[in-house]
Amino acid sequence: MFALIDCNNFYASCERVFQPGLNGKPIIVLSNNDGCVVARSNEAKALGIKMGVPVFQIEGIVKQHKVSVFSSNYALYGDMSRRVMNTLATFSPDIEIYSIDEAFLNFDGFVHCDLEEYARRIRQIVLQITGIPVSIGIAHTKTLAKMANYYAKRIPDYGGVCILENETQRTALLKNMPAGEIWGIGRKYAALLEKHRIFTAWEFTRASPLWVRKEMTVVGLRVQQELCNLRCNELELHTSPKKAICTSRSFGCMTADFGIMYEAVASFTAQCGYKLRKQSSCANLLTLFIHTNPHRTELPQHAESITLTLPVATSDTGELCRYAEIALKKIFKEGYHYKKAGVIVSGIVDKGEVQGSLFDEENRTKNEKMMETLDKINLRYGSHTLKLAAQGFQKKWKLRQERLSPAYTTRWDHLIEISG
DNA sequence: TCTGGGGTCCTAGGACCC
DNA sequence: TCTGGGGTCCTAGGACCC
Repeated sequence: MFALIDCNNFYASCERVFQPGLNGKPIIVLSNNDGCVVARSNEAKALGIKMGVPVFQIEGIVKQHKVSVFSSNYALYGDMSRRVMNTLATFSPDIEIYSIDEAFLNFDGFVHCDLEEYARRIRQIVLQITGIPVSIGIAHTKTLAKMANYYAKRIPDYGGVCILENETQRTALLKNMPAGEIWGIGRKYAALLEKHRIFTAWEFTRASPLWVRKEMTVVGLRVQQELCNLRCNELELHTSPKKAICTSRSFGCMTADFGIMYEAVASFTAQCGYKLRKQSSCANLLTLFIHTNPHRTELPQHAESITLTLPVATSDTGELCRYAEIALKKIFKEGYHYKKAGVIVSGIVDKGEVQGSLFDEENRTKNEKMMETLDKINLRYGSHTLKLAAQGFQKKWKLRQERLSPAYTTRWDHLIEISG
C-alpha cells in the first residue's frame, strides 16, 4: 500500500503555528507580490473565498469578516516543510517528497501492522512535533491514495485517515468523486469528459481504454488504470536533477528603465546559476522573457522571449549574466512599462559531461573555484552577502510583501520573544 | 492601485540518417 | 502507373501538477 500524507491548508497552518490566536479564525495567504489567494484556512474557505482569486476582488469579505491576510513567507514554509518531511521519514524506509506539503510513503510489506492505527499515530506525531495537521489517504496505487486523501480531508467521520481496502469501498468512493477532482485530470480533460457525459471517477473507469488512450494520451490511460487498482506509477525515491530551471518574478511596480530591468534580470540569472551549481549541472541554453502588464489594457503591450545557445555549457554566474545582458539588449524596447521578467536555463548536463570547445576563452577551473567560494560565503553569512555589482543594490523592482510574518524558524532576530 | 512561480511529461511533425 | 523501409533527434505546443 501507498500512503499520501498531505498537510492541511499548509501555508495557512504554518502561520497559525506561531500565532495560535488565529486558530478557528479565517486566514488567507497571498501569492508573491501579494497578488492572489494561494492558501486558505477552512474558515476562509467557508466564507466562499476561492483559490487563486486576486485579493483586491475580495476586499469586502476580508474587511467584513476580519480575515487575517499574509504575504507568502517561503523561508518559513520551506523550513516547516523540511520538519514535516523529516518526521514522516521516520515512519517508512521509502518516502517520496512530492511537493512542499505532500509526501508518499511506501507501506508495502507492512503486513503485521494495523495501518489505520499507524496512520493515526503519524498524524498525532507530526502534529506534536511540527504543529501542522495532516490528512492521510492509503491505497494500492498513488492515484487511489490521492483519492483516499481527498475523502480523508472532506469527510469528518474519517478523522483525517482514509484507507481503501476493498472493492466495495473503492467503487463507492469512485462513484462520489467528480471526474475533475481526479489527480491528473485538469480543466481541459474535465471539460472533454463532461462533453462525453463522464461526470464521476467511476464513469471514467468504465470508459473504453482505447478511447481514453486516443483522447488523453498514455497519461490519461495510466490514470484510468490506477483508478482500477493497477499500479502504473511507483514511488520516486531519488531526486533527479532538473531539466530546466527558471527564476522569474513580477515586479512590485512597473518599470520602463533598462538599468532597473537589467538589475532584475542579473539577479534572476544569478539565482539560476546558484540552482545549477547546487545540483552539479551546467546549462547550454539561456532563455530570457520579459513582458508588460497584460491587465493594464490601456497601456501599450510588449511580450517577448529569446533563447541563446551558449558556446560551452556553464553554471558560472558571471558568464551567464553576460549572455543575459546580450539577450535583454535584444528584446528590451524603450517606452514600455515592464511588469515581469524571467530567466530559464535549459539544455542541462552534468558538470562532468560538459562538451568543451577548441575556441573556449574562459578559465573554467578558476571560475568554478570562484563560484564555489561565493556559494560558501553566502551559505554561511546569508544569501546576499556576495553578489555581482550588476545585480544592483536598490532592488527597485522588488516584490510587494506588505503582510510578511517573521521568519520564526530561520532567523535569530525573528525568534519569538516571550515575556513573563 | 492591485492579477504567482516553478516544474514535468507526451505528442506531432520536421529534419535528418542509412 | 510506378516512386522503400526503418529509424533518431529536436522542438513547439499542450496537457498536467503543486
